[in-house]
Amino acid sequence: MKSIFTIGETAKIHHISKQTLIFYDKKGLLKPAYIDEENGYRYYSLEEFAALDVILFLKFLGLPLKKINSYLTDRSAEKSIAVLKKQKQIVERNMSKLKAVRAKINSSLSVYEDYKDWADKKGPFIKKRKTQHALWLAIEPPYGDEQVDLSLKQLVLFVEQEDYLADYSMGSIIQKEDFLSGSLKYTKTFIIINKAVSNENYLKLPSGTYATIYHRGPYENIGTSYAKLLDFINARGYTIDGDVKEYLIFDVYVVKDKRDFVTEISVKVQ
Amino acid sequence: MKSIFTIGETAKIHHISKQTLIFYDKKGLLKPAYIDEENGYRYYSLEEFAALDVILFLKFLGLPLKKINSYLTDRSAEKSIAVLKKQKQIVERNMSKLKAVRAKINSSLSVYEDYKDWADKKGPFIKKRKTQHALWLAIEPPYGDEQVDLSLKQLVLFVEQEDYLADYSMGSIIQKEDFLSGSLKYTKTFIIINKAVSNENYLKLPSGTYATIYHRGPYENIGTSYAKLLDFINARGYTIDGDVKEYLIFDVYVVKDKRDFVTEISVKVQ
DNA sequence: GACCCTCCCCTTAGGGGAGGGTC
DNA sequence: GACCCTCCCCTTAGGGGAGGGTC
Repeated sequence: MKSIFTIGETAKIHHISKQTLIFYDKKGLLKPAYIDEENGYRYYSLEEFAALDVILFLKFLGLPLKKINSYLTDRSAEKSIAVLKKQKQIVERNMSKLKAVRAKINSSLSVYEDYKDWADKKGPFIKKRKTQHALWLAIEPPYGDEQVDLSLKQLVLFVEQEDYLADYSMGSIIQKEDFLSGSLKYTKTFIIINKAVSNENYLKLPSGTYATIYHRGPYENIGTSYAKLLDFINARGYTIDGDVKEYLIFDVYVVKDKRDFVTEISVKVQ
Repeated sequence: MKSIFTIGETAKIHHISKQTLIFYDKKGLLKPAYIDEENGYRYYSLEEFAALDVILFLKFLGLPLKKINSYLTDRSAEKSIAVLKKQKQIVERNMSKLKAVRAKINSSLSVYEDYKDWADKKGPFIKKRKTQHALWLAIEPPYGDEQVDLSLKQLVLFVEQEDYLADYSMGSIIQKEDFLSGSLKYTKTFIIINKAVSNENYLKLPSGTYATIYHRGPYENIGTSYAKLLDFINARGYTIDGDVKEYLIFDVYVVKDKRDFVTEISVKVQ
């Protein structure tokens, strides 16, 4: 290894591009050891290599170039420690954010994976459910789509604010009596949250056996799936234990074509 | 909650700025439900809220707007799952990078913290050291600063390439005989690495008792610190066990003024 | 032939106004 | 008075050339 290097050599050794070095030169972050006055060629020596090491290390830590520059021009042991400690905090914060992102991805994926396990079921079937926590909101008459959307939006806003959003699992509720009488009256919406909370709108979805059907296609036809589910429950001699929940699995968030919508209808039975 | 919203209301509800909504409008990412033809005012409805939720969720996952746009215009269950899985990978990769950054920050900080514990020591003292792993490189005559810098640079490049850089702890070595005769001949450089490796230049720094002195100030005067260390060893009747290592604690990377340099000189004794 | 130079335009995701009209 | 509009300029850290000279 010699002790004077062209811009190309310097770039290669440090695994950066020539443009980067030109850019650092312009910004005053790293000037070459000397510039050939004839042709403007930049030449670097070991002294610049040391500075470049510092720059690349701090860049690796996530420091913006301006801060690197101010550190370089006025560095001290105290500053160095301060920079490291501050970047450590930033790293920790980014780590927590990434963990939250990962958690959301995983819970969204698990909703889809769960659906896949049952995707071949054309008709109603029995499904075991674990306990889930939810918040509910009453729907105003006339209990139409507009009202359902509005209250779902309010639920999402509320749980995002309170930071206990689980996985964007949500849906609407038809009361047992309405279900039995064949009426599709949505009186409540709900959203799954990640823990039990002390809120008057808290709703515990108990573990147990659920009669379930996946409705595939537009909402307009959902009545037929409700009818099939009721027939299934009656034929098997089950007793209904609670209101009927309708979960959005593949909704407007996920698929574009209404024919690809998937809605899960589920009610606890004994 | 009503069902038609101005840009300001929409922004507030979703914790974003008005500019962001104007920007999304321009980019075709999210058009308002309608625009007042008279004055150009933008109005949003629940449908746009749903789309905005998707946008903000995907943005939270780290997706660039272009990909969000292409997802929105052509979404499906498969695409949704594919996006989630891909973002999961990216998240995992970012997590590992952050872990590496954190590890480097911590080991750099620990070097400084360790120095702080002994910073009040003006003269030589005894220090216990744990086992450390290093790579060494021979220095060519005339064993000057230039040669030392060159070989340190080569060590850094090599260990960065092999990805077993520990904490940028490095320095140079004076052989026992030269130390005893008062000669400051640096025949090797070394760099601490994070594990033992099978390389002919691997050097194990054994745990044990080390006679140590911190030299503060420019390198030019380092001879006096070596002399003090030798006097200390002789006065206490220790036997020297191995070569002398000189560690850069606060060097040109950390402090600007040569008078603030700190170098640790350490040799194993019995 | 490989290397270096100086322009110059382009990218992401908006932020911050100025200047003027509107609920 | 608070809100909305359309420009228009600015930011980070370079990437990708074009056009021309150099080791």
